[in-house]
Amino acid sequence: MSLLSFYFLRSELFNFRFHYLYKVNKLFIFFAQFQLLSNEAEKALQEICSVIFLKKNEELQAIGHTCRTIYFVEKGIARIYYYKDGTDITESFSFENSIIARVESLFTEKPSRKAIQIVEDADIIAINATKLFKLYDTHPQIERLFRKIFEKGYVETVNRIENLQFHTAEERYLALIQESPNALRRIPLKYIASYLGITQVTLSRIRATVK
Amino acid sequence: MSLLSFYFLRSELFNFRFHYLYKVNKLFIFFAQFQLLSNEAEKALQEICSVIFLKKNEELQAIGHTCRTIYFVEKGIARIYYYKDGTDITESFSFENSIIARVESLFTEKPSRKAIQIVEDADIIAINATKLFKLYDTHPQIERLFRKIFEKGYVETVNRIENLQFHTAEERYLALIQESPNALRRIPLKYIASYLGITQVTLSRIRATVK
DNA sequence: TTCATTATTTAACAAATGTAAAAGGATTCT
DNA sequence: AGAATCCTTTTACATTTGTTAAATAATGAA
Repeated sequence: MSLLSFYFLRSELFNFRFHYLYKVNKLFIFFAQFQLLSNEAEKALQEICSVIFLKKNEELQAIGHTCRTIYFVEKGIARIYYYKDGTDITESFSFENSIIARVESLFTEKPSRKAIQIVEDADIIAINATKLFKLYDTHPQIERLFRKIFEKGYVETVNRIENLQFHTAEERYLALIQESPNALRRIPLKYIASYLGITQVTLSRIRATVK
Repeated sequence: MSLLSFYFLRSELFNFRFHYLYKVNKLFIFFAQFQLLSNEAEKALQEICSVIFLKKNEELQAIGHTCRTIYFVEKGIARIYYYKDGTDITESFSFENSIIARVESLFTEKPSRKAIQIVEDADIIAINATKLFKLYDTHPQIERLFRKIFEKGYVETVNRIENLQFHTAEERYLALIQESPNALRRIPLKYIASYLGITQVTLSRIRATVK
C-alpha cells in the first residue's frame, strides 16, 4: 500500500465515499424488492441520490415548502407532523428501510403544511424528485419502481384509515404494539399519542390499564 | 331510411351499442385529464372495459373475493364497506366521474374484507385489472395514466387521515357538507355516520345543533 | 454529579360520544 | 290506500375522552 493510499483511506473524502456507497447500497436492496433495474437505470438513480446524516429533533423539511424530495430512511426514525390549532400532530413515522415523503405535496406540487423531523438519529438518502420524474421518461423501469413503491404506501394508508375510523383508542394502541413493538421503546409517547389520534393523558390511562 | 335500419335503431342491440359508446366516452374524457393516449392505447383500453347498470342496494363486488376489477362510476353513487363486530362501516363513497377500487386487495392480490355496493342507481364501467396490468408492458402511456390516477387517490386518502385523526365529529361533518353538499341529499345518514367514524345517534345530535 | 429541562403519569372535573330503547317519519310494496 | 319496513331523531344513562393542573420520573447539559 502506497503512502498516498494510506492517507486516502484515513481521509474525510474516503469516509464520505465509503459511507455513501454503503448507504446507497441499502437503498438498492430496498428497490430490488419491488423492481429489477438495469445497470443504466441504477446508475441514473444513483446520480440523483445524496446521503444526509441528521441528529434527533433536526428538521429534514420545513412547513410551507413544496415537497420535491423523496427520502429513504437507512437508519433511525423520522416523522411527518403538522400543527392543528397550535398542537403538534404526528401524521406518520418511518423506520429504517422505508420511504418517507409528503405525498400530498409531492403529487400536487402545492406547498405542504407538514414538516419532516428526525425522531432518532438518522442516516437518510435524499432522492431528487424533480430529476426522478424526468427519469420516468427515459427509464420505464424507474417509473414502474416508484409506481410500485407508492402503491404499497397507498395500501398502508388505506389500512390506517380503517384503524382510525372505527377502532377505540385502546384497540389502536394494542395494534401498534403488535405491528411495531419497537415503536414504543424508540418514540416519545407524546408523538405516539397524536399519531393514534388521542391525547397524551388518554394514552397514559390506556397504558395504566393495559399493563 | 330503410326498413332494416329503422328496426335496427329500435333494437336492443342498438341501445346497447349506443349506451356503451356513450358511457365509455365519458371514461376517456376522465382519462384525458390525467394523460394523453394514443389511438392504439385507447383502443386497447376499450377492449378491457364493459358497462354495467345497477340499481340501489345491489352489490358490485362481494366480501372475500380478491379485487381484480377497477370501476369507473359514470352515473350514481357507490360505496366501499365492511363489517366490524357485526356493524356495517362505510369506508368511502364514489360519485359520478370517479374511480372506485379496493386497492388494499388490488395491489396485494389478497382477498378483500370489503364489498362495493350501489347507493344510488348507477352506470358503471368495469375495467379488467388483470388485463390492464398486462397492457402496462406494451403501453407505457397506460401505466402512466393509472399511476397518476392512483397517485391522486393516494393524496385523497392521506388528506382523509388528517380529517379523521384530530378533528371532532362536528368538524368532520361540516367539512363533508363543504366538500360535497350533494352527499347529504343523496346518501342515507346511516352510511354517512360510519364514514365520519361516529354513530348515527351522534350524527343526529350534531345535525340538531348545527341546523 | 447536579441542576434544569422535558416527558410522563395522575387526579378531578367537564365535555363528547356511545348504547339501548322508543317514537316519529319516510318509503316501498301490494 | 294501507301495511310493513326502513330510516332518523330523541331520550336517558353509561362510558370514554378531553382539559387543566400538579406531581413524579427521566433526560440532557454544564
